[in-house]
Amino acid sequence: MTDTARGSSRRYGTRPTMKDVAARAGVGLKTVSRVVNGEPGVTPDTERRVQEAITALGFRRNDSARILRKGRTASIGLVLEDLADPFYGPLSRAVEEVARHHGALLINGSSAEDPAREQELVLALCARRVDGLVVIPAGDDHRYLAPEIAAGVATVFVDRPAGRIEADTVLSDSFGGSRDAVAHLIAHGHRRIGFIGDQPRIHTAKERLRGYRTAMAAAGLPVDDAWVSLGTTEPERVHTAARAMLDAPEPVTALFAGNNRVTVTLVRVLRQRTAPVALVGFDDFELADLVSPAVTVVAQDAARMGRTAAGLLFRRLEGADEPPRREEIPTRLIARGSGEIRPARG
Amino acid sequence: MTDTARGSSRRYGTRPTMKDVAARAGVGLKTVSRVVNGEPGVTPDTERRVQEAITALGFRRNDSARILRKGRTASIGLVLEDLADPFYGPLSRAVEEVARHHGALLINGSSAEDPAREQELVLALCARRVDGLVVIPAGDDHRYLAPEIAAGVATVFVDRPAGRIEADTVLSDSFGGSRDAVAHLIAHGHRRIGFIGDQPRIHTAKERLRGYRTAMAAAGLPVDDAWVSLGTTEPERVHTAARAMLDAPEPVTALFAGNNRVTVTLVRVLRQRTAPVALVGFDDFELADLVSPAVTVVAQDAARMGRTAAGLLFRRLEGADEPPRREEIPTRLIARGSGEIRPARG
DNA sequence: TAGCCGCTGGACAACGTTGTCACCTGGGGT
DNA sequence: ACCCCAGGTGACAACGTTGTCCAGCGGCTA
Repeated sequence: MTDTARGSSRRYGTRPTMKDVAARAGVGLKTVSRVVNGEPGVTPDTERRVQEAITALGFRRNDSARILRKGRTASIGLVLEDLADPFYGPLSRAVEEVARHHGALLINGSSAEDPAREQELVLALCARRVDGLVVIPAGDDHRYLAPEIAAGVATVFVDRPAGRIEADTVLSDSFGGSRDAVAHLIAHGHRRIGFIGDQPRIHTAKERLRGYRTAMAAAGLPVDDAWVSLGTTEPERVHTAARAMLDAPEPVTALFAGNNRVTVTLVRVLRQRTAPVALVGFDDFELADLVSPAVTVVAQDAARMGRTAAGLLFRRLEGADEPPRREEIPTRLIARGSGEIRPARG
Repeated sequence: MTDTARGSSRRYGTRPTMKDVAARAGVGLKTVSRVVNGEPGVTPDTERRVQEAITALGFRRNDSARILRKGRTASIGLVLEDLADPFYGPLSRAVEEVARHHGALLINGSSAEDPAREQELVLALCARRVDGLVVIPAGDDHRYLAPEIAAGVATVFVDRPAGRIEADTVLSDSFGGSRDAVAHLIAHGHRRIGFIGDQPRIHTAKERLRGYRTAMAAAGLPVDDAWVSLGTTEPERVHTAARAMLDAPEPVTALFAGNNRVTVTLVRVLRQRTAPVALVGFDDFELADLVSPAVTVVAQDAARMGRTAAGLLFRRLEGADEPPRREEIPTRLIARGSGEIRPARG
């Protein structure tokens, strides 16, 4: 009798199942299931025998089979733009933490700001039958998600609203934050203020631009077209845009950066110039207080956004049957100095 | 006849299966499977009928069932310390990118530097039957993983070695990097150099201390016990440790920081002091070049570590049957200025 | 002593998919 | 006219688990 022919031994790469455990413990299959799940109705003696068999065989319940049988996967998906971006680390971590409290695992993926990839990822997660999804949208049409949501996949959008679909959403107050930021610059005497932001198809970019325009209008200031530049956040582009504004015949005396990547690039640009230029950035970043001058920012609370989103998600999973909610997380202006620089001339 | 009684309609929360698609298209179950998987042997006409049924019902293959049947999950697990830490973002992203190229999803979790939580997470991932694991260990005993590895779960440890178990490992050259960093300080005239590092149970902390001691010894310099402080990376503790070294009768004239959180805290401490103190940090961080003086660091390539680890993992999954490998990723000293500060006196 | 109850344990089906195998149909060769 | 072959198609079992339901057994009461 060969080794592989014996019932109790397993080939390399195969794992013991409840059946094996049952055979070894000399009990029925269902009894093993009861022990594994801590269900009542098993004598202490039987339980001990089963436990021994489990340990001896190195049995571990196959969750795939369990999931198939039970219908719930106890996992949620998170689709964001880029895990390497410092804004998403804390957000992701916060979502994970809430998931952990609900006994769920987190599967995540980066869309790299590509709508096709976002959809591919989301659908792959749905095929895995995640119980819910937290999505930071890259695209602006999420109708492809409708059948999934109808089928019961709880879905929450974060940072940007869903496109052409109704769903729970958690945003930060891009408009208000931007308006405050620009008002701050105006209060310090600036009249010509530039705005360098993300691509206009991104919702937050549009909102921040709207905040900028609103603040300018409220102060009765005109906005020159040359003071607004939207596009990718690549340093190259930001650099070029900034130079155009700063080297114009009537240069801007202050800059408002639409997100933290832009802000950082602008810090690098400005430190190479002699004339002091004021700067306020949207979104805080780790060492904003250590560069000089320390950078004034509109801080978003990424962790809170993640927590809120995950909270909404699990409320849905627990059966909450309310219309889609939209939560807005307030921003906070942190004045550190770079926004207080006064314009060179009046 | 009620709506729910009709075969083709589904209750809210249930999803159509291949059986439903087959019934609607008037074909057999297996034919649907063939279409879904792009297997050959289906007439164009049949395929079209099936595709229509799929679209009409909003069918999406249930990967849980597929996984159960096929044995492979096309997902890998990543257990790290804290996703919110800037060191792990790029690492995680790199792992994800490689996984994506192999058609696998990434499930990840944070251990919060707690060995029990690490184990819990790893075993949960094994229960999900991930094909492989990338682990940044928090604990120092991984024998609990032996049955899993024997069962075929490819496992790679990153940043720190596995405890009491043989496995593929990707480390960065903590020892060499630290030795070079301290040599750099010595070359700039420092004789009393402090080292503030992470908790001594963490492998990299020990290695970096060893590098420090080796460099000091190589230069024939004594090391005072008061110049070495290992512990948590909380700002409080680092602050206290730094003050003790800087306010001693014979103060250190330079500091070597054991990781990026320590470095950042030390930058904050040092800028409050008048006497210039040299600083070199282990691990680069985003704005190291923007603070003044710009911070000299030993840079680790987190993305490369992630790529290497994932590469090893998938090589194993493709059947490579070699003894465990240990890859060491070199570090790079980036001199930016803070290491070139000369000691106040001789 | 018969009948009943409560408790433990097991047989069996089902979850949705894929692999195996056999069936059917039509066409071409003898 | 017969047979064979190939390609298209479907029936069925299996993956490992959990839910349902029933059987056996011991102790209790009438």
